[in-house]
Amino acid sequence: MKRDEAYQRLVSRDIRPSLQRLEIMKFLLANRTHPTVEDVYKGLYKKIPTLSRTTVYNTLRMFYEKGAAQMITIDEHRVCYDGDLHPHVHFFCYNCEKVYDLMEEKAPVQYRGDLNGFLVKDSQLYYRGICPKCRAKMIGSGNIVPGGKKECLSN
Amino acid sequence: MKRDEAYQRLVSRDIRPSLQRLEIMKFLLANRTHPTVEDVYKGLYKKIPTLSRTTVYNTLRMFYEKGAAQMITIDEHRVCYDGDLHPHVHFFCYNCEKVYDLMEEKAPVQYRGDLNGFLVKDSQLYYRGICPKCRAKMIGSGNIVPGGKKECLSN
DNA sequence: AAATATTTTGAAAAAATTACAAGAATTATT
DNA sequence: AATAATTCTTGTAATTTTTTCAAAATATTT
Repeated sequence: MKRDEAYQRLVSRDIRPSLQRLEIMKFLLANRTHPTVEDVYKGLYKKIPTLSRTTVYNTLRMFYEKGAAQMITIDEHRVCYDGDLHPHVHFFCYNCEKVYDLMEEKAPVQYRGDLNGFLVKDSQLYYRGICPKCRAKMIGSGNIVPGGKKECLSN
Repeated sequence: MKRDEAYQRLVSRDIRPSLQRLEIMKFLLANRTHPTVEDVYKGLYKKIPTLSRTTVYNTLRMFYEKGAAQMITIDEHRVCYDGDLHPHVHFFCYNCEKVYDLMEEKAPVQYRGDLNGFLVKDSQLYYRGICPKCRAKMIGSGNIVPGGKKECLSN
């Protein structure tokens, strides 16, 4: 059953499966949209009204530290997380500020271990630009440029 | 001569070479240590006492947008910039929070252009972990873990 | 030199993240 | 089962980074 996937993900990494941690992991596994702390918080506080933002911060970061989630720093404004542990390329759209998976692209093998004295814990390959949806909406509107928050079109 | 490198970098990208922009670019070319906005500001305001932090923010971002610098979002706390335009791998040390170049590693070709409908403007490959210096200092101290700000050893 | 456009500045605000101490829950010990 | 010890969660306050914005300064064009 589905709940066990989250449970397994936690206990296999020596993370005690508290209610909050389980729900946060379940959210991560159910929402493959690279949610931010805020996304997770908003998505969960109807179900767990006592949930604290601090818990979400601490828990997501801890998931990353224990290898239970990927941490994505492609967006200069906020960190987001990914429950998908397979190495894959991420794409950040300047316009809608969403993070996409580029599954077709081959990610470099997730490197781990010693590399010329550097102890590598994880790796990430990022592409940045404009996503197909925004490109379509943008035709003729000019300004295809990073950081164009002002001209940001709704998705 | 040296000053012309900065000048050329700007004008070749249609960036008007104002005093501030030239100095910021010169700083970037002289300091290959992936400086943050704060680093650039502190490094320059002795020389240009009227310099504003806002100018540094705007200018560095604009350098990136115009392709005159690389923007590095490997550190979840702050953006840093790189005057080196050649594709290369960056390494972030959790402990000293410095960004290193891994020149030995082959970076994926800096992808640009259309990719399945995604318009790619730039790409970055990041490794995260513990740098050689910190590893050496850390022997026996345990806790080799991301985000360990508290145990951060000086470099 | 006057008019126009572009840059820079600085103060204030916004947004994301962290620190921390107290309370709640869980686990271990007696 | 009761108590003690540990771990986890919460919420407020503080910190840090980044952005906004309008005025002042500088440069460019007429």
